[in-house]
Parts: sequence; C-alpha cells; structure tokens
Amino acid sequence: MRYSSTHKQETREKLLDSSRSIAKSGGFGSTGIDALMAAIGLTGGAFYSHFGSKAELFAEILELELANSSRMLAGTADEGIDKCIRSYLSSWHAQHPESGCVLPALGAEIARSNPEVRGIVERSAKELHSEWQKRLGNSETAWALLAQCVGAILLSRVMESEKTRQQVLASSRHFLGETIEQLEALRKS
Amino acid sequence: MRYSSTHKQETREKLLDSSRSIAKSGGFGSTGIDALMAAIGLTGGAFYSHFGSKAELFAEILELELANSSRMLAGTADEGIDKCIRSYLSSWHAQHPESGCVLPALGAEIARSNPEVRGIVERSAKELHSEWQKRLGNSETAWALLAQCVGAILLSRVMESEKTRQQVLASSRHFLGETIEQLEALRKS
DNA sequence: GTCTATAGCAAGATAGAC
DNA sequence: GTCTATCTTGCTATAGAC
Repeated sequence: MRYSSTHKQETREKLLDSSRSIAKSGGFGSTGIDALMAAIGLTGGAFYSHFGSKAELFAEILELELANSSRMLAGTADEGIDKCIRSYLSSWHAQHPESGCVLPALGAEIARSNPEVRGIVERSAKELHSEWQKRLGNSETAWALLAQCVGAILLSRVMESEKTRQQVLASSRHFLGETIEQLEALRKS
Repeated sequence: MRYSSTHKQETREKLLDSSRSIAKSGGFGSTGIDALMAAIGLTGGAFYSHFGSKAELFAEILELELANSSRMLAGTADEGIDKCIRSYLSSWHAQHPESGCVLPALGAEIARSNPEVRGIVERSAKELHSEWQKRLGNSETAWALLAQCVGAILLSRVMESEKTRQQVLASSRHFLGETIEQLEALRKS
C-alpha cells in the first residue's frame, strides 16, 4: 500500500473533526457526503473506506460532540457552574454554532433520529446532569438549568437583530446567575 | 374555469395547514414538495400555483406558526402564565412536535435561514415577550422563561427513554413554578 | 388549478482502475 | 485509500396538455 500505517486513522480523524463543524453550522442532513469529503481535500468515493454509511458518521459525531458539550458545561472541578454558564451563554457561542454545543444546533435532527443515536445523547446528557446535580445539590434544578442554556442559545439564534440576540443571552445569564446565588445562599444557611 | 371561486384559497389553506405539521415533525428542508402535496391529495406540479418557491412556503408557515406559538404561550388574559407553561411543558407537547411549538422543532432551520424569515420570527417572539414582561413585571425573567420552555422541550425530545424525557419536563415545570411563585410573592409585598 | 413529463441538479451508495 | 464513473433516487422548478 502507498499510504502510511497511520494514514487511515488520521484521515478519519480529520473527517470527523471537519464534519462536526460543518454539520453544526449547516445541518447534518442537508450537507452531502461530497461536501464533507471536499472539506478535507478528498472526493466522495473515499468516504466509504471510513464509514459504512452517513448515519454511522452521524452517530460518531454525536459521541464526540456530547463529550465536548459536557466538558464545556461541566467545566473543571475548581471553576463554578456560574462561570461555565456565562461562557456557554456568550454571544460568541451564539454566533459560532460550528464550534459550539451540538444540542441547539442539531437537537431537532437528533430528536428525529433513531433510538441508537438518541441513546448516545441521553447517556452523555445524564452524565452532565449528574455532575451538575452534585454541584447544585438538586436534580431538578440541574435539568432546568441545562434546558435553559440550550434554549437560550437556540432562541438567540433565531433572532434577526443583534440587539435582541444579546438581550436573550443576557437575560438568561442574569436569571441563572441569581438562581445559583440563591441556591448557594440556601446551602450555606 | 372548472374550479369554484374559493377553491384556490381552500387548497392553499389545506396545504399550509398540512405542511406545518409535516415540517415540524420531519423537518422542512428534508421534506420534498411532492410529499407535501401528496399529503393533501395533489401532485407536486400544482404547488407552484400557490407558492413561488419552497422558501416562500417556509416564510408563510413560520408566520402562522409563530402566531400559534404565541397564543399557546401567552394564553388568555385570565389564565396565569404558570398554567400556560405547564401545558407547554406537557409530555403530550414533547411527544407531538407536529402540533406543537415551532421553535424546538424548527429553531435550528430558522437560525440557518435568511434574514427575512428570522425577522418574521423575531417580531413574533418579541410580541410574546412583551406580553410576558407585562405579566411578570420583568423583561429578563420573561426571556429566561421563554428560553427554558423552548430548551426543555428540545432537550426532552433528544432523550431516548421515556423516563428521562419526563424528568426533564417535570424539572422545568417545577423549577419555573417556584420561580413564578417567588415573583408573585415579591410583587404582592 | 391540476396533471404528467421532464429538465437539471444533487443526493447516498457501489464498482473497478490505480 | 482514493480516484472517477455510474446507478438509482430524490429534489426544485418549469412546460404544456386538459
């Protein structure tokens, strides 16, 4: 063979990395395999040396994405949830779906996908939830905060004017900031 | 002509009504014109007697949908926001995207659409926001609650197990219920 | 207004040359 | 492993008969 032993793995990783961004910014279903391969300098025919089908790629993308979103929202042990939320609800995040959380970008496509794909997503979402539950001391608040984060980014992105987009994000930031403050005050008392 | 004077308008309304549901449950971009027309017993060719393009249909669907979502969330003057939120965050709503709010279902497609479409959506969203602002006495809380409603339905729908879906919805219901209670207590004091 | 037929293009996937 | 070529299917949109 004319390719190095690590070539296949490298190509596969480049493809995954590139496809994740493209899918989040343009939608997965509406982006063709030719376009995904062209983005890494290859042609469509080579795709099937790496994945059995487009759906298989979707599942692998979601596995990576959810791990990434979890890291983004769970943050590190020493930084507070409030800081994670502020960075999640940033206007940079709203303006850059290609490098942001997969849920506002592809949530509806995931919802319409098969049970296997939703299983992957549910597993990761529950891990993130349990991390937040530990830190917030409350399971319901953890789900509610997650929902609000996802909803705020999505709601912000449907707006046309930059001003309204900012309002939506700032509102959720402030609202959640106060909520977390109250919770912390409650835990200390 | 062989058709009654009201026929065109009736067909157009049937098409809009049918297409709204199909788009919300299967996605707008991923549903072909033939399928939309077949759903009302016609063939694809007849579509262009009613709309100039598929994008035009999308814009009209959103106009109707947002008015509907607003009605759903704003409720009537005499019923409280808490009641609207409880019905929005019902498991029935999560399980029936075809007759539910357009934002969790098509939000990402709207975000990727043209400025005209997003303008339509923004206008309606702001109307709904101003209604909630009046009732809650707080602009930021109004946006935050809207974001959480949209996010909770979307987050619930990506889950595979019915149990987790219910947890997400119930969590937001309880969380928002308490938030509204606190706000009302605050306004009375 | 709706039909069939079709143009013109892009999709997912496969086959065989290199 | 990647290429080009191709099969089949689906798409948006148009043309012309009824």
